[in-house]
Order: sequence, then C-alpha cells, then structure tokens
Amino acid sequence: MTTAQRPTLEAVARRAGVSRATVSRVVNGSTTVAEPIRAAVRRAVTELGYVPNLAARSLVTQRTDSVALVMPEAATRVFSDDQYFPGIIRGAAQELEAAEKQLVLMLAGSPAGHERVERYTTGRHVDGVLFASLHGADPLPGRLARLGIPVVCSGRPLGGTPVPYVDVDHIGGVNRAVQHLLDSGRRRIATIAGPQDMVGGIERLTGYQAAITPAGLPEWVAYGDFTRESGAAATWQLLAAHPDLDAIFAASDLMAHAALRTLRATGRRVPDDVAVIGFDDIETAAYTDPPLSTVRQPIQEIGRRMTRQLLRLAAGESIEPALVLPTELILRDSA
Amino acid sequence: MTTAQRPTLEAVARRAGVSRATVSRVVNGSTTVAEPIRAAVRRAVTELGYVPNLAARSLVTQRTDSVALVMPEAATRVFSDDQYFPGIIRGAAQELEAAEKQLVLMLAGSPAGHERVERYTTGRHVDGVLFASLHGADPLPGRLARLGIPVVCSGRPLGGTPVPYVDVDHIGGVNRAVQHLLDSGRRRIATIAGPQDMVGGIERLTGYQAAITPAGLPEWVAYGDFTRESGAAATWQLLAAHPDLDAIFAASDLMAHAALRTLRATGRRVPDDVAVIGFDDIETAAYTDPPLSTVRQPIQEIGRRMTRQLLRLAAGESIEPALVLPTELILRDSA
DNA sequence: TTGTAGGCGTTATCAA
DNA sequence: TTGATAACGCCTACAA
Repeated sequence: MTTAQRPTLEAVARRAGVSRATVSRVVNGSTTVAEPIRAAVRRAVTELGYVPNLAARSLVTQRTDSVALVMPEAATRVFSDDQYFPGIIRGAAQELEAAEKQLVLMLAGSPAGHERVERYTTGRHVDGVLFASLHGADPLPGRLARLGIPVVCSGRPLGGTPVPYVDVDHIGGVNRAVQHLLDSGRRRIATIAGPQDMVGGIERLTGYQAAITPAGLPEWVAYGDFTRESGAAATWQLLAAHPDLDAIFAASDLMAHAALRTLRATGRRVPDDVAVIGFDDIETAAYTDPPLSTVRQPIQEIGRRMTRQLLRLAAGESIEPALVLPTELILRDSA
Repeated sequence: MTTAQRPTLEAVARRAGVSRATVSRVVNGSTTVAEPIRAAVRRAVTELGYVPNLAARSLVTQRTDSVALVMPEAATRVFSDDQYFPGIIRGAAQELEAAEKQLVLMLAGSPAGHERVERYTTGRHVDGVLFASLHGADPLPGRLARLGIPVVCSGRPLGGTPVPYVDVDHIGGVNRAVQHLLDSGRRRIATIAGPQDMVGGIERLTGYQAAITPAGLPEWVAYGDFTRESGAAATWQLLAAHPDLDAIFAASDLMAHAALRTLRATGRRVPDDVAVIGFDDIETAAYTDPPLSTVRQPIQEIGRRMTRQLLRLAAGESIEPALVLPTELILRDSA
C-alpha cells in the first residue's frame, strides 16, 4: 500500500512562506523567532500534519532518543509471575516517558540473543543501555562502558570493569528476616538460595549466613533459580536432609510459595511447625495460604532510579557509581 | 565523555581500497561483488569494527526496522501478576527477534501517554504498530490503518474502522466452563464479569449468558476490572445479593483467586459449597487453595501471531482480517 | 531575527 | 563488476 508522502520541513516552510531553518527553529522551540512567524509556522505544521523524521534528526544530532533495556534471561524467567522484570520495565518506561525517550526492549536469554544485543548496543543505535539483570561476569556492560556508551545495571556487576549500578540491600534485608526467625525461637533454620551466578542470589545467601553463623547454628542450604519449580525441589531436598527444620528463608517469593505448598503436602503446619519467609513481596504474597512474610524490595523504584542515572550519564553528568535502596521486612502470617 | 568517532562506510572503503558503494553492497549481502574484494571489505569491516548507522540507512530506505507495541493500560494493570501483558511482550519479542526488528514498548495508560503514542506512531517512526489491548472504541488503530500504517490488535477492536486482529474464543471457552458447572449440578451460578469497555470483558460475559439463559437460570452478575481487588469486592457483592450461590465464574484468574479467598473468609468451602472457575490459566492458578479450574488462553501465542501478521502486512502481503485462537477448559480442584 | 548552505552516513541510480 | 553522484530530511554555523 503506497501512502501519501509525509510532509517535510521543506513543505512546511513553503506553506508558511519561510525558510526551512525557521521552521526547524520553531519545531525545536528556539526563542529567536518572532511571534507572528512562529504562529504561521505552527499553523502550517498543523495543517500539513507535519512530524519530524527522527532518522534524519538523529543523523545530524548524533542522538537516537532511545534507550535499550536488556533482559539477559531465559524466556521462562523473564515473564513468570515474579514481577521482577515487569516492575523494572514499568519503572524505566515511566522515567523514559517523562524524558521523551523511547524504550527498546531486548531479550537476551540465548547466546544468539546476547550477541544480537551486543551488536546493536555497541553499534550506538541507542543513547544508553540498561541491564535488568546480570548473569555471572557478563563482559558486555563493561565493554559498553569502556566504549563510552552510558550503561547502568540492576544489581552490582560481577565483572571486572566497574559499571554504575542500582541495587537493594539484600544482605541487610535477609539479615533482618533471619533475625526475626531467631527472635521467635527458631533454631533449625534452612534456606533456599537463589542462583549463585547472580548478585541477588549470592548476597541473599550471604545475608542468611551472616545471621546464622554468629548464632552458632548450622547452615542448611538448598539451591533454586527463583522459580516455583526449583523451590519445590529444594524444599523436598531440605526436608529429606533435615526433617526437623523449623524455618525456611527462601530467596524469592515464588520459591517461598512452593515451600508453603510442599510443607503442607508433608503435613507440616505453617507457621506452627515451620516458619517461612520469602523475598520480593510480589502481589501474590498477600494471597498465599497462609499469607507470606517476606522481605520487600522496591522493584519499580529500581527501574526508575536506573533510568534516571542513565539519563544523567547520557547528559554528560557524572553519577554515583552505586545506588543502594533499602529493603523492608513485611510480616504476615507465615513467620 | 567524548568518544572515538565510529567508523563510517567511507572509512571502510578507504581501508579496503574500494568505493563506498562496494562496501555498502558487501554489507548488505549483494551477490555482485567479486570474492577477493568482498573478502578485503570484510576484513576492513572487522578491523575497524564498523557497524552501519541505522538512522542513515533508515533515512534512505524509508524503513525503521522497528515495531511499536502499545499497551493502553493503567499502570496498575499492565504489570500486576496476571501475566497477560508480559506474555504478549514475550511472544512479540520472539517473533521480532527472528525478523531482526526492534521492539519499541509504549505505555499509554494516561491521556498524555495515549497522545504521545499517537504522535509517535502516526509520525512513521516505526514500521508497524501492535496493540496489546484496547479500551472502548479507541480510534487510534483505525486512524493508523487508514494512514496505511500496518496495525494489528489483540482482541477485536470495537471502533468503526476494521483493523486486523488476533483474539481467542472467549465465548466458546466460557460456555464450556459454565456448561461444566451445570453438568456438575450447579444451579445458582454467578459471574464476576470483566470491564465492559474491553472485548474480553464483554464476550466472557456473553459466554456466561449464553450458557445460563438456555438453562432457564437467572443471571447473577457483578463487575470487576480483572484485578484481585475488584474480584474481592465483586464477590462480597454477589454474596450479599445471593448468599445461596453455588458457583462463580470469574472473567480472570486474579478475580477468581480473590473469590476463593473471600469465599473461605465467609466460611464457605470450595468446591463443596461453591465451585469456582477462572479465565487465563496464569501460573498461580495451579498454586491457589484449592488449585483453580480455569479457561486457558494461549497468551504468548497471541503475541506471536499478532507479530507475524504485522510483519506480513509490513511486507506488503495481505492478511486474514482476524485470527481466533482456541481456548481450553482446565479442570483442577475448584470446580 | 531570518535565510543560505553544508553535511550527517546510507542506499540507489546510472555510467563506465 | 565497480564507482560517481544524487538524494533522504534535518540541524546549525554563518551570513545577511
């Protein structure tokens, strides 16, 4: 389907009886245009339905007015119901909207996807790059940073090159949670840890250890990948090894939810026999049976702050190398 | 931070000792280049780390190689844990990735956001537009279609202009669900309907009516907006009006989940006293108490199919005006 | 305050 | 098969 040519600056200029330059000035809000002319141009713009061609503008301004949000995750995790990625997306979208920039979403779960993202971002097709999460010592953020491309990560990058990031106080939050378990008399406290190639997984385990060890208690650890399935498996594992455990701290609410179910399946009552605390405070947490106590992290705020940092970076400002947001222990009925 | 200039076609051409045109041909895979020259150009590209400037390319090709995905939703709904939007996003992302196109995500919950989306999309900054949902008779899809901009919607558009869409068989799915309730002896069947400015909300209610009416039973309807809160409120309403109801069909799993909780709060047992069926089959559905029976819709597949249709449209092919995917009744323990 | 003119990096049309 | 060369639509010195 061939469509009517869209009007260009030139067309507007002709219609308004001025030069292209003047139209450009009006469109870009320059103050050095006389009011009557400005009005005439505005009218011409409206009549013709003129909209600037971003490609042309980008070509000369060297900006693209778009930002990439990269999610280096296997498909299954990105959009399960754990709300992490959606929360980041939403926070970023809000801030970018305010800044009139576009959000380009890139999934990079597979090696091919990761490579695609690398090509695209290093090719400077965006003004900056946000990483919604990171696995292992992914070299890409560092590489981009060294190329002078603005980057901000969610979670402290494990790679060598320092890259600005926004994270939450995992350790503090988990510490408070486990401390609460100790305070309420629990003494056989296990944990379902998250993936150990991610900072969140690592630090939440550290937080558990930091509370357990000083209390002279043994560490009982099983590993999951934040999903429900892995949480169920880990719970069975813990129960097999330590049938007498009296509390579980799970590094994600999804895993905690699975633990709740599994414990019930084995006839254990929560919190009477076993207390459970999760991490995240997803919406479902208030609706589990019993309602889940958890460590809340402000996911959407992470997305917002990352974006704000990135925009400052892209504007040439220098920014804090790290921003750490607080976590909060939410007590419901499971502990 | 000033960065080393990125290499241009010109630079590669000089390095390889050929003209810009030849480099362009090699980069774009033209077959009319002699092998030795092609090799030399490839080498120069690698050595210089050349990446084409998409803005420049777009300027001359008139394509942007990007597609907008618009979500005209209030922030609260887009990223609750109902997985609808994330599922659409993921399906679209997969297909776009395969087609080497970028996904530009646009939230349009507020009037300002909606207007922003309109400016951007009508400005032809993307090769096509996907609507993840629609409220009322939103004129935007029709307007874009008339401008010759490829558009595909999720859910039949209520506006006047016909726009290609992908949807699921709401009515059939709901019909089967209510029929199942009837078959198991329920006779006082209420429904929590979805928002009546959305096709999904409307048709799921129609499906309920289409099963209830022929059975000579009364329609008991309360309205929600697909969220848990609204589902809880609607359940209270229904119970107040019809304390003796023996089944509830809810137009979303989130609302069904809230119904489950509310029923329990009033001392009713599910499914003994009241049967409950939801719609969506979100991940949580298998984890509610009791596990939720529901009508499954293939959300991710909707996203994929929409995108494929859009790409065909953008390629100049003509496509089916509508694609309707099947739904499936999943029986668990709540009914 | 306004206009002229050059150039941003590609692709595409011709010639050679 | 390769190379000039002209667009593509816009911004921005610089000149008037």
